[in-house]
Amino acid sequence: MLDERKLAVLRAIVEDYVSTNEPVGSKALADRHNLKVSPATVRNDMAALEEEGYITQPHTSAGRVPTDKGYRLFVDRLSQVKPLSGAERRAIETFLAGAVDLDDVVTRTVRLLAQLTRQVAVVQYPTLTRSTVRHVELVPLNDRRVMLVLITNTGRVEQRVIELPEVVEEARIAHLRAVLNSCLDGCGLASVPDLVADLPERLPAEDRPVVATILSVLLETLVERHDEKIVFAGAANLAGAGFSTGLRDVLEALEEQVVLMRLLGETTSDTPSALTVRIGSENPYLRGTSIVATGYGSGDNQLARLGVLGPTRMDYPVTMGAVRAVARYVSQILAAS
Amino acid sequence: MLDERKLAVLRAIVEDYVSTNEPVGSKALADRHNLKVSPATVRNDMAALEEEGYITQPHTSAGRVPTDKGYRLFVDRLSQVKPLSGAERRAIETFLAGAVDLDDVVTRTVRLLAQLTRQVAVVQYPTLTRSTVRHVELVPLNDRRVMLVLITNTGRVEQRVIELPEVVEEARIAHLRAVLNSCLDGCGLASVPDLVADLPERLPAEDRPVVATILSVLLETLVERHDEKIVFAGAANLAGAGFSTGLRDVLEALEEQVVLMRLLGETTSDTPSALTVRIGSENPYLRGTSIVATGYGSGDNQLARLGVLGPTRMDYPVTMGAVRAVARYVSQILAAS
DNA sequence: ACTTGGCACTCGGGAACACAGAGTGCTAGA
DNA sequence: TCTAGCACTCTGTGTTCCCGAGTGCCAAGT
Repeated sequence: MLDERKLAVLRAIVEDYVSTNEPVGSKALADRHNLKVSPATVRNDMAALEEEGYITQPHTSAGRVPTDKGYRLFVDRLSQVKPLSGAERRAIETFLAGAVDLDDVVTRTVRLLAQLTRQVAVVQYPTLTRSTVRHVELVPLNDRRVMLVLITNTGRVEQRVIELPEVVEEARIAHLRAVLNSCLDGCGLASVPDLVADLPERLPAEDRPVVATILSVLLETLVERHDEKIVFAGAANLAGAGFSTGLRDVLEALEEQVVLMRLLGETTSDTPSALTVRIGSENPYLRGTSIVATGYGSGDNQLARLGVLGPTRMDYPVTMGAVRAVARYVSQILAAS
Repeated sequence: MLDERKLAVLRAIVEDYVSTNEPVGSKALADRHNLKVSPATVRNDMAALEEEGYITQPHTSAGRVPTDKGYRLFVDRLSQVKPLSGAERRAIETFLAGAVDLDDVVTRTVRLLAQLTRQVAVVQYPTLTRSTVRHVELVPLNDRRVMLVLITNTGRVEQRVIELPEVVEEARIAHLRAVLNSCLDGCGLASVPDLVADLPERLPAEDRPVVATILSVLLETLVERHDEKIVFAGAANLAGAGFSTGLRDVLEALEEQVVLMRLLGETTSDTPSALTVRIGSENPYLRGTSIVATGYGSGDNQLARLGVLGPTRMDYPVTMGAVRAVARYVSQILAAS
């Protein structure tokens, strides 16, 4: 059914269409790529490919355009990820190495990826779930308020202002801080709720209301930030690349954390570090949009996901190469810090 | 020169054009607004207004469209800020009141403003310059690294990981923290460099390399974050509202902190809390774009600026009302916390 | 059994054209 | 100073026409 040559034709169609943005006809195909056959033969193959649903024609008597199914086959079997050039790799490395903190790493990563792929880049902040507590800090602001600062081993810092139910002098705060730290230091965030469950009971009765308040805020912080922030960059690239219709939808999705999360997420969870490519209608919510994403994080400790979003008609090999490379470098940077 | 009625005509032109997005002709004008004169008279006035450069016609024999100068006159003399409805005010209040920390306040503010105005909202993070140090924290991560956390009275938290030049045990860190705090607590950020200038000399010689490292990072943090982060929301609104050309430029500007800063900033510094309206070509970098901005912050302690960006053809009274209202509420929230 | 050349057919898109309608400027009269 | 009327000038739209790219199919060739 799917001849070797038919596959070659499909590949050629995808490549040509991606680079020219115009439906590609049999003649141009036979010319440009040196398939050593005549246009008529190509036409026959195209008819077969269309029959199978891999390509389609916008209107009778125009060239062919790949369908989502066609792109899928192309990505799965007809292309291979294109590695970056040495210069690009060095540029990535030095650019990411300059980051001063986690925020900076994420910001630089997303911009880098946007620039590299000339598409919209999306990066999810490292999730807290697998992090561990490195330090808990209680900073007295005045006698009724303290600031809770939670520092994790991934360099993430969460802070919250807490209104206390009663006046508490600094010494008690300091004591509570020591208790909390001895209790939580080095523990996984997931285990925090269990660890602090019986804490009030182990303290003098007069401390309990204060501790309860603090703990409730602490737990709240953990849950609320559970599904993490996502940032994007390169929205300007949407304007250029053939997105005229539906641009509004895409922009809306980008600003809607929840939607973005679903687009990026839903990994085939067995191999989170593999490249995920979601093409056109395979995506929830957004049509005409493809997403190339992957997990990042050190080794088997996957922290979060990053990727790019662009028109279905994108250069998959290059995009996949860029996403994979950036994910590797940022994983490396994070592992080192 | 500028008759009372001519001004009324200009006002009517602006209002009609804003609401219909079509060049407005003499007949429609005389009909819709009850200027009690004939179209012919209106035409004469229009000719005069065009002569003065307040309006222009896209091509011969089309209606008139306000020029930047026309909008300027409209904003300065012909319109008054339209206050929000009670329902809107209540919605703002409850929405902003739900914020849990500074980040959250800023995020909510920018979204709120975008939704309210149906344009792109831009909010600058409260600047550090006028803040004071509330607390400095040094958290040992391991024996060669500490995390520096700087907490300001505006609720902002800055953190940095510091690589120490030598192994330092926790007690020394704790001591340094105490020294730093006694030195800086409550001081304005601007005065920090002076205050710590002679600190190394006042400490035992063996501490000096470590202190120097920490201080250099501290100072670096202050300068680097000096001109602050800016966030935006509502980019999707650009797609809808007549921005077809130049959309790419606008999106690029939005992602370029520096440009955005210049667009938002450059206050007539004597009255930072006043509404600033920058129309079309009055803006640097961006044509066809207007910006309505204002400072926010409690009382005379202006913290930063916020505003919206939209097509020159925008509903200035409503937009100005929304910006002013949001600035007031967010100032209030920040003052309370 | 494929491949190839030839041929008739189909459409989309651009050029040419006419036309209605909205809007203007101008002039003469109230 | 305002108003009414009139001739003029555009743009935008609808129509028609035609070119050309591209197709599908058929018959001949290998």
